[in-house]
Amino acid sequence: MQLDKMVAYHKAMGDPTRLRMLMLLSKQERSGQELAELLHLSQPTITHHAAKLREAALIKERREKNTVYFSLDRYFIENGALASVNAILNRKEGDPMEDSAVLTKNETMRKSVLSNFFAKDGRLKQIPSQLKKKVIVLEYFAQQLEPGRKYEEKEINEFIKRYHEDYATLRRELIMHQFMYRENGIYELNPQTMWTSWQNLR
Amino acid sequence: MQLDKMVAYHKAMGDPTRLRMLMLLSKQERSGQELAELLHLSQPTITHHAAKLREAALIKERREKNTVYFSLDRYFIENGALASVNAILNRKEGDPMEDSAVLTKNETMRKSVLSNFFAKDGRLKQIPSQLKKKVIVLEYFAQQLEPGRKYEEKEINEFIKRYHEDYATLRRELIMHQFMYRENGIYELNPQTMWTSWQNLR
DNA sequence: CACTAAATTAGATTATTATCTAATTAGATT
DNA sequence: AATCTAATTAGATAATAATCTAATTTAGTG
Repeated sequence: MQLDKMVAYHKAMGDPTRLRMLMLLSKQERSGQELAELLHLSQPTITHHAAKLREAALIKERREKNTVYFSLDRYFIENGALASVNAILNRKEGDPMEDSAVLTKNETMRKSVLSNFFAKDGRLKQIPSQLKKKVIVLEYFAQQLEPGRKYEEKEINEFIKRYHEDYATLRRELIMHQFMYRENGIYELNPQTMWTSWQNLR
Repeated sequence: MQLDKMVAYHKAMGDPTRLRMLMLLSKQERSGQELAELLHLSQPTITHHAAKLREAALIKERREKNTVYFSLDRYFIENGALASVNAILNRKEGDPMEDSAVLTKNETMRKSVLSNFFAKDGRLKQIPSQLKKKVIVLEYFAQQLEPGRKYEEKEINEFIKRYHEDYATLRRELIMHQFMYRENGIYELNPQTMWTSWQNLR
């Protein structure tokens, strides 16, 4: 990671208001107004901080009518921290997937699948055909999504396209393996099954 | 971790000069003058930045004659990042040892030993008697020390006392298991054997 | 098209901070 | 005591950045 990216990451996090915003967003997505209210600040101030957080890629935004909803980009929050620590302690900078695994359950399998199927730039090289491996990849996607949030089909497609062009297949697989469920066009994470389906395969 | 500690941590890291200082220190300890020279800055500026880094506990200092040598506090650098990420993503804040394991080799054994033998406050509850476990603990200590740096016996004692009162035993064990070597009163990490001795026990 | 609700942009103010030079202190050595 | 070296403190300056109010823009709805 380059120095200025690291600086931007830590500057973004080095402010109490922005940290509070991130903590609020970790529970659920929020509109600008809600944040202003909860933090006792004006809307322009929220816009200001949101811009900093966006520059450091720590949040994502979606617009619904004229309301903008903010949510965390969990991957970049986690990865920024790890990449910085690695850069400073000059450890070998593993591929992104490898680094992102601050997972408490430490599955060799999981790590090797992720680092084999994802490229350095973070994209999925191919969809694994072996069931066990495919589920690991699907679970990885599910982890990037926000529990409790409702997604439009279009949003899901765009999310998946960040990783792989065949969004239709992957979207269907997410449903089939019960990482998500769909109700008249609206998608939502299925929190319970997220872990269990994977556990059963071990 | 409290909010203001998190802010201090990220503010300390959110400056290019300070990041450069940390990166320099990761290779070896440095005096204030050396840092000023290497970074093309005045000595007072270094003092200023050192103060910020010290407040966030990211560096340690030792005085020799009238020269002050700075070095990294690797533990707090790593732990600050992880504790912040955990606080934001509101994961369970595991005990410090558990958190500090951004290890690439993912040994269930290792993690469970560390989290069983270290208390929440980071201190060693007791010295494991079983060889395999003892070596894991010793390796953990060795990782906190700086490769290439020469330590006085007094310094080693003080370092160990942060974790456990019986510094004499632990210091002897570090030598016996070849994590460190001693040459007329001066202690130094033994970089080669650090990993290998542990590998052999698996 | 007029109106509304939310967000953003502009501009001003105030507080923080990075950096320097000059003065002082700390810790030896002669 | 006088001197030397490294570090710190004091004080000044210039750049950043947090926050506000007022004006503008965006995306609707009646």
